[in-house]
Amino acid sequence: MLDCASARRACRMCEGRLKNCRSFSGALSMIDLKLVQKQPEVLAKALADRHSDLNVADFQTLDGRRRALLAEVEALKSKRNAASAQVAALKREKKDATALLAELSGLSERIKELDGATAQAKSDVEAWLLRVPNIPDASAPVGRDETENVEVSRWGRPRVFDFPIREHGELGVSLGGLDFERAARLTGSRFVVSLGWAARLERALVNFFLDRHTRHEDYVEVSPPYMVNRGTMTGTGQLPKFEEDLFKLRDWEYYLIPTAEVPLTNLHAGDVLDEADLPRAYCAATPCFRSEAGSAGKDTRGLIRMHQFTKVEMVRFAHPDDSFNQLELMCGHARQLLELLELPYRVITLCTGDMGFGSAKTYDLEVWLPAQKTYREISSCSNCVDFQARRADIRFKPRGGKAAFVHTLNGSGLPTGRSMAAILENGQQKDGSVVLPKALVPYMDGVESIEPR
RNA sequence: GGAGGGGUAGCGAAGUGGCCGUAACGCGCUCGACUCGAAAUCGAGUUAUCGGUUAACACCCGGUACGUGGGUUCGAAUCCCACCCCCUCCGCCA
Repeated sequence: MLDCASARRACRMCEGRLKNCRSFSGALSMIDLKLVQKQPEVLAKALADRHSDLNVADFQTLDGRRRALLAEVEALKSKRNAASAQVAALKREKKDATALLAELSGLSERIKELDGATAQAKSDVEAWLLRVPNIPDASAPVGRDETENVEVSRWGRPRVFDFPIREHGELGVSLGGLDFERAARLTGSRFVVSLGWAARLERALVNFFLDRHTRHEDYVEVSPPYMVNRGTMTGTGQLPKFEEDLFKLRDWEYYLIPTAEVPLTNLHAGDVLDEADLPRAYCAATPCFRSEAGSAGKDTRGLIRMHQFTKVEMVRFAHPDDSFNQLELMCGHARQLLELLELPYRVITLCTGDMGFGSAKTYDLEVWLPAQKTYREISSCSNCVDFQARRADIRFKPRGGKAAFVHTLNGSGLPTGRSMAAILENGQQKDGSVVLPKALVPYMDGVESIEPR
């Protein structure tokens, strides 16, 4: 079912270098090179809107140098090719070619030098381009940070409690399901051990989410590798810029996935899909590993910010003309899960300053956490348009037309930890028990509530 | 870990130093013929990318690409070295 271009796939395995085989063959495919060259103001605006510190003038310097070197070396190569053809002609006619050969003697050496300089110049341009974030879609609100995100809608009404409410971590511990202390002993901070009902609830959530995606929607369930190579991480945009956010194996160029988006989107790296195959949808439940560099002191209690958590992820490959429809569709899939779990939430559109690196437009779903008296992110649904498709070389071929980049989308649907947090806090009762959402009861062998010990 | 085979256009596949990369041949796709229409058949066409040029991803000129990197050579898909991936067999471990 997943027919892949093995040749291109193999190329991507030459890890660890920006100068990989695709770039060496001439393709500079991150942000659209032509766009940057011909409409630098578009990129400049995008960078400004994102508050990026990259400067388009730096690109122009690097690219100018690359082009100048290229022109020089190509002229020499042209000369060499013409002369070589003459040599061939002379030899065929059994004539003497030594004079010509002598003339060419130094040429290849000079070309080799220039080739080296050109390759360096190209990889400089590439390194710059690889750090350029995606250009926000026009419908993404311009803004500085999370305070300028735009609320789209709300669903459900936060419950009014007539007793002192507890936060989910404390509830989970006191009900005997969560053990942060043992996890800290086993590993360290930002890990948790789930026991009994909590472990069961996590499995129930995974199964419930996957069942919805595969039985009611069009997602194909996948069980991907949890560690991937450098090329794969680069394809979805985690590398080269966000290395510090990732866990990396010590003796291998392998990284633990921070989200199943990485293996799922790269499932089609190097492929040319049939236009009729679009849209294509995959989902997977995987652990996600994040170093949470730079978030010291944030969300130190509870399940909100872990080094390891389980998440069901949705990924869609879409036709460029259809991708924003697909974003609405996929976002709807995530919303429906929250509605079935009877959890109040709101939808916000992220502003340009708060969007992820690869996204052109992102909706966040924020679930109501009564103990924090606030909405907290539980799902993020993004349309990356052709950004990842360029980096990972994922194309489709229209009937009779030229291959073009697909659009990729990804969305959480949903993480188990934050879901459990919301279920515990929203479902808590005065007697210390927690009433589970009806939709989960069949997945919990009929258990309707978690009772205090 | 050992031995062998393989990686060439959207797919399959031929091609062992220049006349073979707009890459034989087949499939697919596009257009046309035939047909009331379709199938079948027949005919024609169909690589990507970079630079220059340009209003232009139109033409034209040039460069590059046969898994990746390097070497030999005036010239490499072809010869040499290293590495990656796939397949088969053996060993080892489940």
